Amino acid sequence: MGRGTTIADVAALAQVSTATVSRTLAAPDRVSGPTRERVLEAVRQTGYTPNVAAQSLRVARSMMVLVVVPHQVTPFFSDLLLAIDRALSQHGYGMLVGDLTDPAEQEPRLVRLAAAGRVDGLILLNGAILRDGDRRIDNLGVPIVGLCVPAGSSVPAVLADDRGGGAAVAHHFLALGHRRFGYVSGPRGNHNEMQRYLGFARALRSAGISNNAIMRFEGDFHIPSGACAGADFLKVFRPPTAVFCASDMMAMGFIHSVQAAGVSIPQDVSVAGFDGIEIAQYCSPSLTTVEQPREAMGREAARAILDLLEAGEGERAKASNSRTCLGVTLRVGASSAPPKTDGESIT
Amino acid sequence: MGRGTTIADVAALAQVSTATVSRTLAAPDRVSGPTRERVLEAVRQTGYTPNVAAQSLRVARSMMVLVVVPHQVTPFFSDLLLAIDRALSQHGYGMLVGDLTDPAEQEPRLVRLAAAGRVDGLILLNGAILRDGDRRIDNLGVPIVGLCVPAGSSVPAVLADDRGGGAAVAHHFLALGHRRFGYVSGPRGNHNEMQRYLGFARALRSAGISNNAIMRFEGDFHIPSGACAGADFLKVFRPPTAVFCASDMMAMGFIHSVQAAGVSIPQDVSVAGFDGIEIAQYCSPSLTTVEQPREAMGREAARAILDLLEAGEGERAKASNSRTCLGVTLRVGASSAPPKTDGESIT
DNA sequence: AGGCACTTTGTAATCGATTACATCGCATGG
DNA sequence: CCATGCGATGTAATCGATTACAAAGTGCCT
Repeated sequence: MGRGTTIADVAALAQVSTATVSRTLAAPDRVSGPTRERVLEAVRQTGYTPNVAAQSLRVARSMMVLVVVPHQVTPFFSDLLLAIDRALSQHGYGMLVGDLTDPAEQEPRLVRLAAAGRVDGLILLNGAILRDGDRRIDNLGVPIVGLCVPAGSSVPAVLADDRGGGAAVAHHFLALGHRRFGYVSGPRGNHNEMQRYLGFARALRSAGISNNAIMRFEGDFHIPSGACAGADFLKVFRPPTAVFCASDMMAMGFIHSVQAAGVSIPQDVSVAGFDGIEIAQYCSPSLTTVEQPREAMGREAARAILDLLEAGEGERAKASNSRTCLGVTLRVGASSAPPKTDGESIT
Repeated sequence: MGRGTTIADVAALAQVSTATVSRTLAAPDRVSGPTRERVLEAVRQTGYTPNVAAQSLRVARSMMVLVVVPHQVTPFFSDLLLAIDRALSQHGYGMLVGDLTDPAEQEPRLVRLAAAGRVDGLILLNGAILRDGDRRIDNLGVPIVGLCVPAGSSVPAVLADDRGGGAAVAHHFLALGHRRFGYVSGPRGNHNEMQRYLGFARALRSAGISNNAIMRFEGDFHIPSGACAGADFLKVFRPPTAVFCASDMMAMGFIHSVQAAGVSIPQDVSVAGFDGIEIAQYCSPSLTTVEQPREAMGREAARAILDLLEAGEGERAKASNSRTCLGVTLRVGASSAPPKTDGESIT
């Protein structure tokens, strides 16, 4: 039972029409007290659950949101996903997760999902898709919200205060007495990484440190790239005493590879990351990092897409350029400390 | 366009009936060549995509699989999820992800999803749900596959060779010369953790080491519990020289907390984990661990559920007790080494 | 030439809900 | 006492596809 019982079964049992059953469930105050009781009792007895396909077909809504994730899902993203799922499910929506990174797959799948009416809205955790296919996605006809991706022409976004986080790291390093800095970047063109760098670099400049002096290492947010950056770091002559990595994962990779070469953290180099994933607290040494409010970010993104879904077409336009920016917090760990002596380099 | 065009539009454009359009798409060889061309051209021009809700309603299939994940998603699980998604989407199925750990939410949501015909099948990554609600879930009427979850009465399962992995760790430790062992457990009653322990303990017994001598620390697979185990470890008088943690996350927590107390890994203690998550390679020291074939496991679970879905009711019963067991590989890192001297304890 | 089998296409019922519109009864006011 | 209006309920159209069945066309065999 449960599966297979239709609204007609309930109607028969309660001796009313299907219309009344439907109304009882959708707008209980539009049916009289006694009838309502009878119907609800019948629902209970049969274990009736409305068939979603039929509902969707009729009202042209799938009660489903697609979350597009990057190919590689870091702990940071899984936290976001869980938060989104919780928020969506509270409002009766389901979360469909898709890795649409493969460009060849991208469009067909998006179309199959969105155009086929399988999802009512999109949450993008993946800027790459927007950049490349902005207009295609926009024309899909379903509302979109970017989470951690910049608002495109018409895509509302939920962002963390990347710039502020970068600045916080800079101030922390400066307060410790550092004067020579390194930066391990995110993937080229990534919005978050640029903002983090910007915040970091500006704060340093305000303190009289030329941005040209910031030694840059290329990364892509993932661990191996952090390790590569570490390897590069080992090769430079007068290395920085403090390195800001644009993600925790890279910071971990970086630390791992320089430690393997005998460099000690934070005595020889201070390192800071970005994200605040749980695991970063448990590295050795525990990571100084900027914590992004992942739960709140997920919740906000869900709220944003739900607002768009509930809103009529008219109001939708108005909301489209909104940006929600959430604050971040510097969490000082054991990976940062004052520089050893005045600027004596390791190697 | 795309959204909003129905099969009737296509039919009109191609000057055929809707039946022919449907057939062209579902069984191209059942329509003549010229007609097929006309229809396909019309499909292309209109950008038609079949409405999934209508399809589902008619054929009583949602082309959607629900994956039930634990409340806390570790990197190990995200890897599985991505693998499952890839495999499912290749067959036109979508993946719905749900954290159904909250027992109060569990049943209502499961019913809303499964009984409402929103999903055709379940993949469980979460044994807790089975244990507690075995019969309820079974009665939902949708096929279920356990991944990393023991086959219940009638649930086919895909498992990794936990026992073999445990044994591999034991042999590795023994080969290094260790004689005093510790074990950091998973959550009470967890199937994987028991198997891992069993493999570990049996292999040690074969080598003449009493299982009573294995010092046990309680954990729950997650990082903080590993750190607690580490704290407990520090308190014991003659501590083990080699510790097997039932998950990589716990191993990281363990290492972190003993290192903080000045214990060095692997000089003072060797540590091994289980899972083979990427990040474990980048700890300091890199973790010796048992790698589970996550991609293959996800793929197999997807295959299993798809088989069940394609199979008629009749064949379904036959397949129901199947277990697929995938091999694991020991990956030796820098966290294990021969014991310092013969059994001199630290502290 | 007529009948049979087969291929190709169309007609219309169907899935299970929602909802506009119709209907009925009853109370209220003129 | 009848008209009016409102609340409660029922009737039936509708969403967009699939598919059983019917019909029409073609070729082949006797």
